[in-house]
Amino acid sequence: MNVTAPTRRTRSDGERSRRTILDAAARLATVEGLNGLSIGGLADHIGMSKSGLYAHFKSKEELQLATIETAAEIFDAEVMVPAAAAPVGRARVWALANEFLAHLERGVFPGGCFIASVAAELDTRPGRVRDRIVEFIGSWVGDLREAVTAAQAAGEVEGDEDVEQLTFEINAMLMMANGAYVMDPDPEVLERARRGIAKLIGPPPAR
Amino acid sequence: MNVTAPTRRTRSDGERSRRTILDAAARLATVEGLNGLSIGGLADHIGMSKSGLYAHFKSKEELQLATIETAAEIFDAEVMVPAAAAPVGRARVWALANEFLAHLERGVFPGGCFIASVAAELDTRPGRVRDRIVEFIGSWVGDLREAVTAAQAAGEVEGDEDVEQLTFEINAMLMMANGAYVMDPDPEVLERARRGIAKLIGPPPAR
DNA sequence: GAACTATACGAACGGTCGTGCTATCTTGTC
DNA sequence: GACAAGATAGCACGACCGTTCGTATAGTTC
Repeated sequence: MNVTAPTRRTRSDGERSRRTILDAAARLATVEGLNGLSIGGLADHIGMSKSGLYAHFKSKEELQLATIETAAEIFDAEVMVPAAAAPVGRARVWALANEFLAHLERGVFPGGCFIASVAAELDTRPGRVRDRIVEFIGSWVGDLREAVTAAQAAGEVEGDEDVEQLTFEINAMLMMANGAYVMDPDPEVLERARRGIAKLIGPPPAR
Repeated sequence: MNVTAPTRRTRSDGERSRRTILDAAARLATVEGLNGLSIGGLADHIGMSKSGLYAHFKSKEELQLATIETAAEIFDAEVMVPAAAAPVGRARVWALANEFLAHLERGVFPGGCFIASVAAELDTRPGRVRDRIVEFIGSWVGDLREAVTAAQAAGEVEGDEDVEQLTFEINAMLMMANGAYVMDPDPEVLERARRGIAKLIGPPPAR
């Protein structure tokens, strides 16, 4: 018996459609929310039939989970990858903060930070979607904390300050900037966040 | 012509129902969101018929606006009024922060801070509802800024620090605490916010 | 008690939601 | 070029949405 039938799993156009769908979904979700995002509305938005779109997913929950995954990839490419170019230490922490603020200003997601938009909506509804979001947030905070720890170990940040506390405070500045910037897209609030972070870990290293 | 006709405007039981509806709506909205909150669901929740409930409002938008108004009253009674008991100065700033954190811990709204819950959802959809929310936020930030200004004028807070910046940072701590506490109701995050604020304006005055 | 009216209800409306089923078109493999 | 399978569209479904309507109940004023 042949163990693996020479099955053709996907077709290139299907893969392309799936990407188009999820790319739009990730961006739309920051405006409509993950629940508010409707299959029909999303289909209209990308010029596709509702059933044709739906055929790519087993259920709406699957679509939501896939959307989160896509948003995570976008966030990774737009924020984490560029920030990884900075040398470990205080520069890396600043790179994370600045890349985050820059992706807000660039309007990568029309409703601001994807995590923040979706977290506020799902924080109280248990389920797989919420679990994935919590994990996503944990990963972001974890990366930020790791950068802070390294900066402290390198002696570039006050050594007696609790890392967890410092991470909390830096993240607070970034999240506050996100909320305020979505409400009123004034670059001044991004600058406020930078000033706040400078008070916490010192000014960004000159490059 | 008689200027004021002796019209009977409302009945006491109607007013009571309206209050019951809006009280439940304000609390439910922090979980379901203002859009996610459905007339039928709200009616079920308080054991009333959908049409009976709806008769109190001209449209869903009216219900949403009235809900915001009620939430503002609750917030005022639970946070602003108690905080107003503290003497003007740094003590007042700390009272605002602590009363805010305490109302989170008390679970006044099941989904955390009403402003934060609803703002994240409506920040991108223009309309009367959004306008009212923005106004609500402005009022909160204004009160906080006023308290900071007074504290600075009294010489109880560093005088060379920009008030707007300081308000931004304090508010960031409180909002971050809200988001984190809703995700994971661990009082530790409230303490983190307090520590963060202490770094900004100094420790709370002993009482 | 009569007249009036605020309040509440049940039923129904047009619309949209998520979700299946089925047919047609398109693509990749032989 | 045939053939199988993936991709898309059309259609229909039950449930729920906000909203309206007619009507029964009950509080207020005379």
